[in-house]
Amino acid sequence: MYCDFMSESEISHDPIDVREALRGAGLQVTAQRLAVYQAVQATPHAMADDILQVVKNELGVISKQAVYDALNAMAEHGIIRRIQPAGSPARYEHRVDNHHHLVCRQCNTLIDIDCAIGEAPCLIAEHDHGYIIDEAEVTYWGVCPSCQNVS
Amino acid sequence: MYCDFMSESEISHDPIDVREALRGAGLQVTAQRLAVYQAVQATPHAMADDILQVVKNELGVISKQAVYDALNAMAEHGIIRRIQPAGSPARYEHRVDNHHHLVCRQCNTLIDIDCAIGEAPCLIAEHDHGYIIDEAEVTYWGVCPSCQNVS
DNA sequence: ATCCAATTCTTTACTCTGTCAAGAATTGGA
DNA sequence: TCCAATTCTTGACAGAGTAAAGAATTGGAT
Repeated sequence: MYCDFMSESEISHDPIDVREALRGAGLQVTAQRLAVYQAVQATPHAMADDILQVVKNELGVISKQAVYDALNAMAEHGIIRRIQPAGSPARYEHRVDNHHHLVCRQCNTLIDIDCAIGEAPCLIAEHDHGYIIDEAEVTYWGVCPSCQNVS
Repeated sequence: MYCDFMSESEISHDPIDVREALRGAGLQVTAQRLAVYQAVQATPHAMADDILQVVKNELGVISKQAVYDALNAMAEHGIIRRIQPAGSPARYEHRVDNHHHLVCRQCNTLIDIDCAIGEAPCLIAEHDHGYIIDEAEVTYWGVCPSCQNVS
């Protein structure tokens, strides 16, 4: 989905070696984490509960807490990315390059928008107020094609 | 839609006539709503529960639901604005012009960042994928001065 | 190959935001 | 002044996520 495994420009969202990434982050490699990662990869922008269901199908059993732990640990170490548009529970994605999101105000559908700049932060604030800014998160809000037809 | 009744030179955070704004939106003017608006104005980026406390001090009693109703109604009609940075409950602000936010990853402090463009959407996505985009929400993430000293 | 400490997973209970629903009270136009 | 529509109060509830403690697993050291 989203042609993530096709290397059009070879820059970013190719599948990564999760085991290696986990070890590199000082995290243990467990069946649960691998399954959670695969679920995130296979289900773009899924939320924790979706992941839980997918992984249950895969592993048979896994606890809610294990899913949250895995998601949090991997997100914290940049192996996956957590996004959370206003009004939505947290969603997860395996693309960790700097890109943005476009959300439909009506049906909440969310799609990726590539970033023209690429590297974070891709925008510079006029006045940083002394903050050390490392990311400019951009969320575009609008109405998706199918919701335009409905209304 | 955003502050259309204000002249160019005062496109900003001057106090507005809430009664008038409420009536203009077809909403009734009630003591609860006025108090909620004043609390939002007096407590920048406060969350619903903070507002509840502030208004309780003001009015003596008000229900949680009345606060939520007032916040939602006013946000829906552009009298106040709801923001919700990832990981935080909803916050409210009386500035309804197009501006952005800078959040400290450590202490979650949130400050306003003026938008150089001013009018929404201030950024254009390269590919709109058929969406009708009306807003580009920008959230800068970083570390605030005092957290820089602590670490 | 075995062992052990550290990490991770399971289970259960719980917190925190926010919503739902029904009846009482208020608002504002006729 | 009166009345219908809107809004507020009260209390129960739902969803997302966290806390804590003990069991199981991982992976490096022997």
